[in-house]
Amino acid sequence: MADPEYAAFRELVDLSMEELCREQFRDDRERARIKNERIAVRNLVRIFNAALSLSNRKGFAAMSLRELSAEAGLSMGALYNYFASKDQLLAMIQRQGRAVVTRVLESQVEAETGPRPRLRRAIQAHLFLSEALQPWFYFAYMETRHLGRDEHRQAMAAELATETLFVDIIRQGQAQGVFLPMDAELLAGLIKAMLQDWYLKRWKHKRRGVAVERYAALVADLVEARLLTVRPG
Amino acid sequence: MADPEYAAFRELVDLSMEELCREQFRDDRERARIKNERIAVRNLVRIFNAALSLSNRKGFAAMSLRELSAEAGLSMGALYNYFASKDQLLAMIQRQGRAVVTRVLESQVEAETGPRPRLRRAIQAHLFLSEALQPWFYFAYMETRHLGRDEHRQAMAAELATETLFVDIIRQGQAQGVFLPMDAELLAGLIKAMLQDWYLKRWKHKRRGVAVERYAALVADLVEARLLTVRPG
DNA sequence: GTCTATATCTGGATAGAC
DNA sequence: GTCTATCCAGATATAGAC
Repeated sequence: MADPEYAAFRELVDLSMEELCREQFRDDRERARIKNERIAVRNLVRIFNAALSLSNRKGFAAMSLRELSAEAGLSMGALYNYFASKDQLLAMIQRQGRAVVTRVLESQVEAETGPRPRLRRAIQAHLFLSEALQPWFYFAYMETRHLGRDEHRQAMAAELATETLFVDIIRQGQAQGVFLPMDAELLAGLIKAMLQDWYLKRWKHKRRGVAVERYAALVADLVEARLLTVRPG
Repeated sequence: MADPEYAAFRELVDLSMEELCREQFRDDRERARIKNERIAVRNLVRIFNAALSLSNRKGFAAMSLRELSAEAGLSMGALYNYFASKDQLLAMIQRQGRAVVTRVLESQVEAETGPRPRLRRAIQAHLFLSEALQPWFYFAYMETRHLGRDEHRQAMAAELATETLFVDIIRQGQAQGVFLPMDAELLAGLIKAMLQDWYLKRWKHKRRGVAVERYAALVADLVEARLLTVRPG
């Protein structure tokens, strides 16, 4: 369990879009205009999937609600039972994904104790998660700037929270004398950048035939080389 | 000259938008509807700057040509003397920037010989360049997917070309026994990811008060730790 | 070279039948 | 709950005066 494969991870946490949409439905059941959960969830799944697919091809702004209605298999009128405006749809998707990501990441890190396994686990969990929810991660990254002021703030806060997770692990390791001293905040930033590249530049990694497990090991090794300065071999 | 400051670099290569626009004008002087260079360049500068500024706030798709005309200080009609369609404007900006970036990067790397200084110089040059042309780099990254098929191909090719620059340096160092063996392509990819973060997540670095020189040193140190496994201090 | 005015279309959003 | 039909604001692009 110290180094779970991606397949195992994917079963561990239920990451289906359906689960994500069911949460969305339950979160504001009162305000929702559709009362039947089965129907509401089924349609939310269609809408979210269609929105992610179209947006990731052409951008959220360029996606028309007519296209969305066609891809989701619902009429324009029906769509508006699930969100009040295009902007609200954007915010809904962002918020719901963030909740899932935060929850899973934190639980994964807690599963380890020592600084070294914790760091590796955090890196791996982030990559596995972004692999399982790739369309959402890409969407969240590219469309953050189109959020309203408040939602935008929350997105930045979430990004910083993720980094803090890494910062804490690094500082813990430094306090214990396991890791060498260096600016933990900056290193965490670099780690985040490498993790983001995994879902932002998918075509490149696919083209090179790099699997997610290998990428995880690569990043972890690079970071450990700096923090431990082990000699290879 | 081994480790030039950003200020020096900025003087070294002329990176003004004006220079970039003058090239644009000369490149298709025949087809251009405006014949007077002074006027054409002045207006191209206004248009490009306005387009970058607006696009980077709200996205190219969400930027209307009315806004562009207001920000650039030209009427809608006048705009269409400088490009044939909104899509073409997008392609123009992308292409012109790419040309400048490629040229500068390659000349910078050639200025050094040994693998270690070369690697450091390449990292630094990329960061300095993206600092000097920050709006363009951000724009190029975020809007690549909105390009037509051919232009999109060229953008990906340019990205790979930049990485090849790093790959070659790493392989050179490995061949000389200066760098430890490892997959050069993958490491180059990680380097690129860290370099991109500099202009993609500007708010974060600003907030932390990290200057470009410091960031360059940080990335270079991390990479060297892996390739050299030097002991600090 | 630049402007104003306008043709033409497509977008988000809603009303009301079923 | 879902659909069709429609409103109208705002988009790109162009024509023609100056």
